[in-house]
Amino acid sequence: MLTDLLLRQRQTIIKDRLKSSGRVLAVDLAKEFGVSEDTIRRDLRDMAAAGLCERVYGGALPLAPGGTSLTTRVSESAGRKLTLAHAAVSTIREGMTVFFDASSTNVAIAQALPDAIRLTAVTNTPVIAAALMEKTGIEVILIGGKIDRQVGAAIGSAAQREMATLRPDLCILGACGIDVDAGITAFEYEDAAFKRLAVHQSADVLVAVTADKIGTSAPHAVIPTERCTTLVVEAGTSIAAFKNMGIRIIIAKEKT
Amino acid sequence: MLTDLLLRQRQTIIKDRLKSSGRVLAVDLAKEFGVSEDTIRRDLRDMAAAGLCERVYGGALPLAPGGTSLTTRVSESAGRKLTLAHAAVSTIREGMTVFFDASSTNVAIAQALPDAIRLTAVTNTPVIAAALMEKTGIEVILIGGKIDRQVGAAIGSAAQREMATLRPDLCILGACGIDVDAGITAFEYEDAAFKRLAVHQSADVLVAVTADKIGTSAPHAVIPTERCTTLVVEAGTSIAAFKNMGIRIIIAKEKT
DNA sequence: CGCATTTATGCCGATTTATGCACGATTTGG
DNA sequence: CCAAATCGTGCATAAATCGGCATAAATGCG
Repeated sequence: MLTDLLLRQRQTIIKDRLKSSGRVLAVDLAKEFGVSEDTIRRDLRDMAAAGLCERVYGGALPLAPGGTSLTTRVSESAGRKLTLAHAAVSTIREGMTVFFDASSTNVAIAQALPDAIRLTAVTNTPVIAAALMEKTGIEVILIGGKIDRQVGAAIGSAAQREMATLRPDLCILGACGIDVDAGITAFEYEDAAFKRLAVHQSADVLVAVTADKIGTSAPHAVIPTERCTTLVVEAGTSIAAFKNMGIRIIIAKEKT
Repeated sequence: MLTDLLLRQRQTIIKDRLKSSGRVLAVDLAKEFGVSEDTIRRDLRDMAAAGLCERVYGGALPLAPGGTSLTTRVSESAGRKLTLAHAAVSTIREGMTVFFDASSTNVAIAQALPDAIRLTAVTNTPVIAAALMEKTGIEVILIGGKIDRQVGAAIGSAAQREMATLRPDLCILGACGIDVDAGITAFEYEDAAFKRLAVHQSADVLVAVTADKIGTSAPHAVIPTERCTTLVVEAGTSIAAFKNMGIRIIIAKEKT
């Protein structure tokens, strides 16, 4: 497909403008290029879809370089993650050993655990460890190593060495994307490698994802979807593609 | 009507303001951004719902991540710890490898580090690791192991094995008590053992304590006071007893 | 070349969003 | 216990967004 020259020029200039000014307004851009605001909005929509900027009311903002940090992601769509978290928690039984992978949804799950539940929790993510320490009945095992700032967890060789000595009953896996064909995917190579190991060591695998992850895929494959034991999704999500795969699917319903 | 600041930018600025000032007032923000107080209140309400701050009458306060027993201690006499923290930070130079021991004062020190400082940080404390991850220039090494809920950090044999492989330039040690005779002491046996190892591995040792710790002692000895390289205390503390021991003493003065 | 198809764009109407204002309820400080 | 400050809610408005449709130019193909 050939892209129109003017369009490409516009988007390139918008990209520069975003970097230098830190923000762009649809009105200004429309005036500057002599096109309608609708056109600009379409540009911004495309660029946002391509991961080049973040749309906001009135214009767009540059995307935090290299994706957003874990603590930032935690606060995004917190309500929906809480819904998922409660559903996921209901599948956890006393006495289990559970591995918590690095993921903003998993932070919510850790926080949503009942205070007195007795279990052994393993994690490579400081933020999750801090949340788990709150609960009086949980024995927390921390996996150390060099921390990857993107992922927000220890995922290098040292961490893998420690992970290899553990055999959790359940791996609560974070996913950057989940797709019938591509399976579960991650943004970073090393992260994918660690996740693969965590899954390999665990008896069961649970994945909880918000609707926007479904049907998308990130660059690095983790595991095929069938390897999941349980899939937790929001109510109203189209999950027809995942039926009849032998996966237990839990639909989390928002509660008032 | 002229589209002024975009909502998102406002909230981002408010977030920064919360981190640096420790609190924000709705009236001030309204004036500063040129919007009504209602709008600010709505912003704060959203941010509180997203877990980014805690609403209080007249404005909002920053929310400590989690709220563990350790973070509870963090919020106690937060102002004085911040004073100590700034003084302690001034002794840290670029390129160093620094170990952060488990301690509420050390959480404050980690948070007070300049955003772009380039150094390698080692810690066995998830809460501190989470704080360090926010700083762009820091390489964070996490020490894993079974977490002691009292202490809020990994201090067992596995953690000690990892600690033994590191040789930090500086150990920022937390103290439950400091006394001329008893030296530095801790409440827990295992904690004292780990602290001893951390000190042994490090070239220099820095201790920052609030006034209430001085002259008191806890059950388990860590190190004699002379082993400290630097001691950071609040202004107005009686530190006569520690003079002439060859220790560098820094008196932290409150700043406006 | 002629014609179907795609693509970029503009325009219109319906909907959503951000914001301000008014009013009654609630909290705070003395 | 009162006055002042602050809060929450409902309503109004203007701006921004989205989706569909039309147009015109560019493109592809026989």
